[in-house]
Amino acid sequence: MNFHIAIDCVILAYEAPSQKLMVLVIKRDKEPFAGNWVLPGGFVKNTEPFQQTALRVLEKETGLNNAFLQQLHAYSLTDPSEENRIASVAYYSLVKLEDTAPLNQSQQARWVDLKNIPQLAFDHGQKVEDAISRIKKEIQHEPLVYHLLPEKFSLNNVQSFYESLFQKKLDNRNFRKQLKKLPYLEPLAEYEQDVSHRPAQLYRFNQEQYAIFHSL
Amino acid sequence: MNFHIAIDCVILAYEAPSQKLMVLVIKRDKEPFAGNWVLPGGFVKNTEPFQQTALRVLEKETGLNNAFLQQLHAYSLTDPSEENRIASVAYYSLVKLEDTAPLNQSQQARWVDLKNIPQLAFDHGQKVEDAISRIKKEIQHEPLVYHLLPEKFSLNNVQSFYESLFQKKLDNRNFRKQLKKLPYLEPLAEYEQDVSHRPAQLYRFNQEQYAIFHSL
DNA sequence: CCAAAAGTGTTGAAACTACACCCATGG
DNA sequence: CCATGGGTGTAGTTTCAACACTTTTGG
Repeated sequence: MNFHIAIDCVILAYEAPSQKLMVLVIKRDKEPFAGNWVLPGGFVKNTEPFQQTALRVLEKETGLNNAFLQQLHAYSLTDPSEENRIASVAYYSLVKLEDTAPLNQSQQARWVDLKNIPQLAFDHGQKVEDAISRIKKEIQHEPLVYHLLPEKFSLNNVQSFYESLFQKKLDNRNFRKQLKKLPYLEPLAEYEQDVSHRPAQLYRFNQEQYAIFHSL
Repeated sequence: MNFHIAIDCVILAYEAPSQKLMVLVIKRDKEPFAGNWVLPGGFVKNTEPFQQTALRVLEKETGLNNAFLQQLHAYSLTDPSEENRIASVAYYSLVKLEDTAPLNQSQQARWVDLKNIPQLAFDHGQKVEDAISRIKKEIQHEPLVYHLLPEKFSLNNVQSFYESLFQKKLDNRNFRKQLKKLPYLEPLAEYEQDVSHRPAQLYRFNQEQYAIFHSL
């Protein structure tokens, strides 16, 4: 049995001011499902590894070539009636909104709020769900947040992100205490600007410190 | 680009008396790599879902049709020079040794100790490593041990398993205290037999209690 | 001086670590 | 009675949860 293998990407970003977690969708221009919203994707070409196909898709849609990207799952279904069946390997990517190129208008690409996703064609709705539930697990052990937050962020940005993801309120004092214990959160001598209240101190994720901390 | 998709299975079992974690390997009878040790596997047929191919492989090798089975990862490589390229989706399975059928001798199937695996062809060595590292992660949150232990087991069986997996000694009193807190470990009025020392009390994993506990 | 979000400490409860001896069985 | 592994409790330390007020800034 011969397959074509499509790579679908669940590309996620977080908009700190509005506290919205968003996924990138595009309007499909081919049949089947022309005119429907789908995840960005593409077919595996020649002998390229899956990850490379995913990187191509990611770069095409966001301009990024170094974002966090992980395999999610291989899906066999798609339409089992077709002669040359299409399997699909999904990836998920976490990107900083500030680093992305403007969206491709001809494709009608859009960031949509996770709480308000349009109907997606194929099994793409399932893939988004799977990606979120994977991230909820992984984030317990891996510092995934920092891929989504801007380079410089406040401790409350981190908290707000967790609150959006898990849809529950966290205790501000206890949350900060935990973050302050992390040796890889580097406090900067910089503060939020243009806010009409006390400006928050900014922090940065320190990759080197994390590597040391993590290897213990 | 057309692919054949092979499913490879990392089938793991634990032999409680010898405290060995083992993986099932078979001697390959086709070229390339005829005569080498490989993981059991097979090609995806017609329109069957990947999981079903994996179930077929698992049943063929062990006689089991209801063991724990999860997708591990999709691997693109294999030999990129081939015209019709072979991709592979690996699964891992955890089985109770007592439930498995005798091994297929014509295939020269063998349980080999993880600490002493022969050279495996293709990227199968990598797949075994990936499976183990996945299990080490998952077992922190999921009750995977109970798929590997016999139906009735002692608390020290559980401890020994963790010690083999993580290759480090654990404190017996503290470990037992933790297990005793789990509402889904059901103590039985039964004891080890034919041992020349104080026989250990046996326990059983209670699926219903776990479902309740887990949903909280 | 008002509004709005940032920032800060303490206390009681629970969980975790370290650690040494007696028990039940078979031979 | 010996050897072997099964089984138990306590004390000190650390982590976690709950909780309310003051600070800084812009308007």
